[in-house]
Amino acid sequence: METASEKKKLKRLKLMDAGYDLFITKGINNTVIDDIVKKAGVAKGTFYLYFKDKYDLVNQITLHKSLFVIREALGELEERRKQEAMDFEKEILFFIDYLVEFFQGHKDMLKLIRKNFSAKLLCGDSISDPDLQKAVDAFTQNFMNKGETLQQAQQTLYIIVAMVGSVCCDAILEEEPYSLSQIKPTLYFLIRKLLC
Amino acid sequence: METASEKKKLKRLKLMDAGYDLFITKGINNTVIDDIVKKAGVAKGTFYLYFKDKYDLVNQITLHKSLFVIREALGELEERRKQEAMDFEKEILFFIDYLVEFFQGHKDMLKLIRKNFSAKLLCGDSISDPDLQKAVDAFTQNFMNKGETLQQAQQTLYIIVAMVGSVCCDAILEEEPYSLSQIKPTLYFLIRKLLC
Amino acid sequence: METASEKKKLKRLKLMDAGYDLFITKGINNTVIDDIVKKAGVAKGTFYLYFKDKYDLVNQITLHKSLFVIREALGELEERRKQEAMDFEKEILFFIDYLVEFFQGHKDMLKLIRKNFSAKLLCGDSISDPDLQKAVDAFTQNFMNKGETLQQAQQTLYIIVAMVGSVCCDAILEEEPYSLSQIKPTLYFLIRKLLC
Amino acid sequence: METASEKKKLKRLKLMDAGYDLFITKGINNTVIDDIVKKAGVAKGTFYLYFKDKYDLVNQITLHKSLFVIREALGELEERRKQEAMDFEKEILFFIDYLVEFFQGHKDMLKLIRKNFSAKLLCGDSISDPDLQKAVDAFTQNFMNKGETLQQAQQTLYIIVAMVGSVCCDAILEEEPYSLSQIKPTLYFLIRKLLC
DNA sequence: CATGAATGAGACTTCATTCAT
DNA sequence: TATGAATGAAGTCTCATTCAT
Repeated sequence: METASEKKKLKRLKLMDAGYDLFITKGINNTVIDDIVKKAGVAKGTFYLYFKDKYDLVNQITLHKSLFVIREALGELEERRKQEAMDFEKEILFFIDYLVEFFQGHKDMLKLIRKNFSAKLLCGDSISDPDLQKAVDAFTQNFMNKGETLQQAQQTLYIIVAMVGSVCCDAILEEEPYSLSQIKPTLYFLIRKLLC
Repeated sequence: METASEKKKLKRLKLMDAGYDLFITKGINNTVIDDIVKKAGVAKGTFYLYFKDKYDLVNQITLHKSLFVIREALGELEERRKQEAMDFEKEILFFIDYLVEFFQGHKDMLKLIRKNFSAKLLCGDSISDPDLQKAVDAFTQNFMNKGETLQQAQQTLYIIVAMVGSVCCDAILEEEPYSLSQIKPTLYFLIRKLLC
Repeated sequence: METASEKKKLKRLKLMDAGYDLFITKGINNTVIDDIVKKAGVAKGTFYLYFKDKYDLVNQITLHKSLFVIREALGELEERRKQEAMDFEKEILFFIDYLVEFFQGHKDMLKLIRKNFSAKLLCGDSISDPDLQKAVDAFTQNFMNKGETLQQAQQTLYIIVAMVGSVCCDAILEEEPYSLSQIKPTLYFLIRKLLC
Repeated sequence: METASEKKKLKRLKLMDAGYDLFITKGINNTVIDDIVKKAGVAKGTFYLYFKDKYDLVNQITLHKSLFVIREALGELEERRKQEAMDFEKEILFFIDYLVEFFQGHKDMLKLIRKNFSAKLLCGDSISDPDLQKAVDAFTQNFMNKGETLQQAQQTLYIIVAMVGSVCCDAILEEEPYSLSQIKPTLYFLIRKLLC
């Protein structure tokens, strides 16, 4: 029957939602399984039917939320493209800036997923989401048009994303050594240099 | 004969050494205070005479080891300079490469200090070590010679270090998405671009 | 078969019994949670399922035992009333004497509950036990028959009980400044004075 | 030499003062030896040169403060006697009321010494202070004038003090079951009854 | 007498995980 | 599948007391 399967999915989601709320509110280490099942309204044992342990839940939440944000950014980029012609540099910077600004407004979320939101999401041939894959391919193609090999192109994209991620986590979460507004001009200037 | 003050310092060091060994062997979370004091050969209460808690010890170890490594790299650079003339680009790449190769050979140490070995160690005006400060000033001066302001120069240095740190942690600790040998050429190529 | 709810109550009681035995044998401060759970035959965590901490257990035991003793005294009074006619003074003194003699024979118990077995158990309008309430009301009524207001009557009863409690704790537990047999005549003489 | 002996007494006093302040501020259980020696400005080991342990200190402080308060009350009584003729009942009630009001204004002190400020201070033949002994003798004599034996007189005094102590500790420290102002009239009324 | 670093037993509590129902 | 009572190992930290200096 369909209902049973749907109920299961619902419980899974309730646990993920409860976990997400608690993790960003109290931190991962300060959240215990009891908190999660209480908030989700299920019994303690039920948790272990759906997740191996707390860190399994963390990983699944992280993956879920990361994909959500990236898809949002790509969606916005698509919208913008319809309104004005954008060259490659403009597109990359728009995409990056969208992510950066998003996390600036969602620090709690950034704190949670930073450990797992690695640039790897955008790399390799193992990207799970087709839309995402298409977007990455488009970016990569642009690098290749400049004479890079496929691998060089992929690596360049990865390095840029890693750089932005590292610098912006510092800036947003700790405002050290520079706040986001302080570092942005130099950061974007350097990205442009890399895109030449 | 040892003075009382020397004995105290010795105990401190013994605890830090014991902690370091255990942290890199078993991981921070799997190391308990009992392990540390047993290995250091002191009583449990003694630990709390010197450190607030386990994480205080972690932080002090991290700082200690980070400074040690950076000082090593600077020392090697100094040696090299005596042997051959080096321009700015060469010096920066030598310094970076020394750190990268060092951590490649000391993965456990990298795992431990990565969280705290931030690029910040090299930034700002609050650098604690005079030798380190001098070296950073020299690097910064080179960027300023290219027409950047002091702040731009400092930020550029910070961003490069952050980029290298992020990429190399992935490469060394997880070999994902690229191993160190795979990513190095592209990484160094991009650094050179940024130094132009 | 036992129901789950009955099993829970049983565990609670086992913990209270174990705690009571240990507290009167070794004292509260010298009894540790480990002792209690070991004696009760449950796991340590189980203790915290039923009680907030050691002092929560102490309080619950105290209340439980106090009510038990008072109910005993009232029961005996009831029995006695059937055998002979008793005026108010006689009843009060019988009730008091029962408690005093009981505790003389149960010094350990007195030591445990003295801190919490306050005269308050017999006062105010918040008495939890209906039988107890009825008995108190009867006593109070007698004072009111002598022309006191309700509050005066309640306060007089409270003061007598407080006086007896204080003097007898000294006498029974420390035999200082007077032993129970030494002080009793004067104490009861003074009570009679107060009842006039 | 005199100085050495005086220095010792000074240290003793500093420790007692520090202990008293901390005990009434933080409570006995929450005060550790470290707090005391730090506040007194001596080394930890020194504490054990003067006191067996924390509870030894508590007892000595309690005795010291109790005597101080009682002497104050007797002094005030003496003053009052000079101004107006007082009969026995008036004197007893004045003395009691002075103590009660004093503790009402020094709840912290009451909390500390209640456990040890027993009526015993005023009883027996072991009173250490000569002034106190004289005053107690005078009170006792009055009871004997009414036909009581020496022991009855002493016991009556003891019982009254115990009663007042018990009731007023409840009233002042917990305001339960009655506040001081609520219970005072009935309490003093009953004392007068006992003095008849 | 005075010091204070060192001791280490032991206290309390937490919480991931299991398993009988 | 779902439950939640029970588990008990593991963990951190405290603090009275000692003793070499």
